[in-house]
Amino acid sequence: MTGDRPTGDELVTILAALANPLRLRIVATLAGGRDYVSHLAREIGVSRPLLHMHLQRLESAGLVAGSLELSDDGKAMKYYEITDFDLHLTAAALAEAARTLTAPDPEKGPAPKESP
Amino acid sequence: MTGDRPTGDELVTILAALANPLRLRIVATLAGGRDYVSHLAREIGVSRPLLHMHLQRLESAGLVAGSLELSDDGKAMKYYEITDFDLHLTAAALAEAARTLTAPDPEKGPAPKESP
DNA sequence: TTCACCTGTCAGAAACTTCTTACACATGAC
DNA sequence: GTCATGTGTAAGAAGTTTCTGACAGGTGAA
Repeated sequence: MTGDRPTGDELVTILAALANPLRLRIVATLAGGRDYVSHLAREIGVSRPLLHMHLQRLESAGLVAGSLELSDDGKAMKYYEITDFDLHLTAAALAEAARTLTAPDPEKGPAPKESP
Repeated sequence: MTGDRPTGDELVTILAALANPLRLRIVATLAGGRDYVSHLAREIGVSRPLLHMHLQRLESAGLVAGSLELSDDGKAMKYYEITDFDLHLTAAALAEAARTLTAPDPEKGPAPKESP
């Protein structure tokens, strides 16, 4: 996990997921231990639907993982915890990742130069 | 540069700057050597005003640096190059950065401001 | 039943990002 | 002068992100 690099597209998704103050705080809070949605929402001071949205974004980037569990008194609780990611960002690493980007232009390939 | 960590707010700016396929390609291209705006625009296949906007975003995040120079034939050329950044993203590092986020909530929390 | 918890989703407003097109200016060469 | 090169900026459309408020369901306990 710690060693394999994401593709360019995955990297963009990951960086976009982290590029938000609230999501950074969610990650920071979960770094202190797993928690369930409603409690986490109170902890951070955010509405539950909003937190739900942000957790989805973090989860689809692979930065947190959720699991639905039953508490002792029978309630369904969705616990989230961080996955142990480890990204190293340097110009060289980004250049490497950029080579696997899909979506530069409609048509990519062997440099179609201008032909008027 | 390589050793000092950005504040939470700076980190968000940096991550947001990198969380875009086109900007990732700009960084990747500049990693191969410095270049001036018009040439870089042709290289990547993007309009110059668009590239200008993205370069501003990268520059204000501190990821690239631009300098206006005079070419041999007297034209003003704006050259951009990569600053050698080195970011290490782990849950612990993000938690650390999140402590210096300004803008936790509208109501609570002292928002330390920068000097004007 | 009613209450206090938990889960999820949807619609719409507001704000931001991205991109194009058009304009402004400069220089040197023809 | 005109042309080709370079610079920068501004207006507006189109799309995405962020957030609130309201809705749906579930459980166990009083």
